[in-house]
Amino acid sequence: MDLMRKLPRSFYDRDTVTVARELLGARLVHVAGGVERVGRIVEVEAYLGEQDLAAHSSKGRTPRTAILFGPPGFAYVYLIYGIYCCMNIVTEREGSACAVLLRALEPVRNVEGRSSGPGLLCRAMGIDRRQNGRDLLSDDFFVAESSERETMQVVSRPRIGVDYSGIWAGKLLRFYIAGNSFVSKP
DNA sequence: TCATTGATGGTCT
DNA sequence: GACCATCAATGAG
Repeated sequence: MDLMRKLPRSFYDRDTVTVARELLGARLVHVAGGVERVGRIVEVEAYLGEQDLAAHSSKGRTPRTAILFGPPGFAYVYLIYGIYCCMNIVTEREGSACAVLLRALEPVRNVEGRSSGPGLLCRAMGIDRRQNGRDLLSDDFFVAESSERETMQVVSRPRIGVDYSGIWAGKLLRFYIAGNSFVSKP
């Protein structure tokens, strides 16, 4: 059985791009209803705080975005288009309002349906707004180091769905594992 | 194969 | 009332 070594708070309390890249290959674990779901993270996006016009935190602190302004290692889960949820992990020191969006997983255990794309990922992992604000150092909700040391190539691309954000739309803040078939389509 | 659109609801102005 | 860090279905070519 895989060794599930939980990533510590200090992992998230670092530069957001570094955290984003190092999350690739790690495993998201969510235990709910007696079912342990595990997925390997293969695609992420970095959101760089209030200065980043593509980030929700660029509008300032609101009831919805409060969790982004809190300490690292917590989940920011929000409803999008009335149908789907998207999950982020807060990074850097409290108040920096940075986060990493999880965009795609490769199913490892008990992941049903598709998990390529942030909305589908949450659905497949049983994640919804009830997880907003939850600590990712919980026993039933955490990220574990990849069990084997793997050599992978990381591709950098512009983020998806943020065309409105001017110069920030073109920045290479989307990262995925080269050649992985579970990376989202567009 | 590509472009367009509908579903659906919370959040902010 | 407008806007969404989405996805699937539709229809034209």
